[in-house]
Amino acid sequence: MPGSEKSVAPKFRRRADDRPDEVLDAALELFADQGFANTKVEQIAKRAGLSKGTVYLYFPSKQAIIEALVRRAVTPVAERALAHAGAFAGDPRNGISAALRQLAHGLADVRILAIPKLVVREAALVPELAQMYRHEVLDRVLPAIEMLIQRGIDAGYFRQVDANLTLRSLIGPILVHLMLADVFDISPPEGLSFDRLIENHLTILFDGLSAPEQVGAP
Amino acid sequence: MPGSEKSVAPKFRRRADDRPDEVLDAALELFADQGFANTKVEQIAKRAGLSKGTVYLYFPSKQAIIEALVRRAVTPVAERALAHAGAFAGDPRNGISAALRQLAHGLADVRILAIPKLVVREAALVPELAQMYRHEVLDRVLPAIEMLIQRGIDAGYFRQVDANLTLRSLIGPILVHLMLADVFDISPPEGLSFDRLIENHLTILFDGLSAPEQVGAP
DNA sequence: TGCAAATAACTGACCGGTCAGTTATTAATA
DNA sequence: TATTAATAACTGACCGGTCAGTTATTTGCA
Repeated sequence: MPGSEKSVAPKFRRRADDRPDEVLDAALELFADQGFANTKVEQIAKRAGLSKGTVYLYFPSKQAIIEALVRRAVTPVAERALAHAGAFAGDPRNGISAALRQLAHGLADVRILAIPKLVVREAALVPELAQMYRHEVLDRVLPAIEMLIQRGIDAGYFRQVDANLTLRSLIGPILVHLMLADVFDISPPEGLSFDRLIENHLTILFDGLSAPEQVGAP
Repeated sequence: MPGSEKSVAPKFRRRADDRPDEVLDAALELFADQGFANTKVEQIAKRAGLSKGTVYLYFPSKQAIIEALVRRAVTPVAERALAHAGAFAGDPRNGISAALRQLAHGLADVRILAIPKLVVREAALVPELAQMYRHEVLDRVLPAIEMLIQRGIDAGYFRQVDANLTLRSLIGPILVHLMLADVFDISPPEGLSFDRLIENHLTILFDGLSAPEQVGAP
């Protein structure tokens, strides 16, 4: 019989400091697979175990929810990424490999990937999202990687390429890999493995696609 | 005085075989910068010089518009792309370079780029879009490029890489380049030039990032 | 301790605006 | 005049946001 135990489920959870987070968690899942416009506030409320009105106790508007969502996810990213990037001395290939692997590893986590996906999808409608993501994530992470490349060039490890453009050659494949799989359901025959992608990519990146001199080219 | 000329602007344009196309043109522009959900049918109508009701003479629903839109844009792509890709014999580097340049050139055109952007944004909501785009474009273009790579490997021009994964290394940078510029307004200091990106990328792709043996590495 | 009074957390019915889709009517053409 | 193209007015569902009221929890006081 339900209710026969004592203190089964507290109806109210007082001093709800963590209510906002619960709302954001619920909203993230819904936004992620329905988009912002198609998610009703009442859905968010229900999934968070609340009523619609209560949501408005914590957030002034629906848009405020998505903004808070991104802000929460995005702020801690910066520190972590930067800390790692700076740590590598010597051959910058190691640093770049590590950075790439870490990036791929992070984005393999659905909960993390959901945020940039959301930002990209809703950027045109809510420019604040793109701005925030750029400021908090991209403007910190990208220059860090670019500096790694530049350092490699200056130290004579790399050829004289444009570091900023090379950055794109570096991270691009991860993006396509994700987009093909996620949006179009296209994976490599052997399955979607980031590790294999990264290793293959690093091979090409550092040593090129062309065969070493001896083999077969005329 | 407006209206003083004779037959200035015909109020009605009868027997409009090209009306559907005009509606699609209008819808594309609006969808592209407001998204599907935020575009009202009446906006589309107004931009096409029509009234809302007339739109429903040609399309049964709003969703039918976006589907027709993508279908129209997507169908002719296949032939063109395939024709070019098959044409290259000899060193497959030429074929790949050409394919990449052509791809980049095409996507530099805003009218063309608008379609995949739209598809990606609305894919979750209207899976038919993603399906159609995949079937008509990706499933034809990607294998063609992959075959180019595989041919290069078999003929001994390229090292023994995974062609399917390498495909991603190949086209990835174009995607990031576009996304950074378009969504986040991040361009290289010297300006968004696809040509420079492609040349830089091809350098790395074929010959690698690492410096040739002599220069500086210990 | 027991018992109000006070307040914090929460609810759900409701309002107003919006918008996809429909229909009654008018204009053009043959 | 008959037919078709086009319109403008209309409808009804839907949804973000509000608010008067309810329920749980805490506080003050005896």
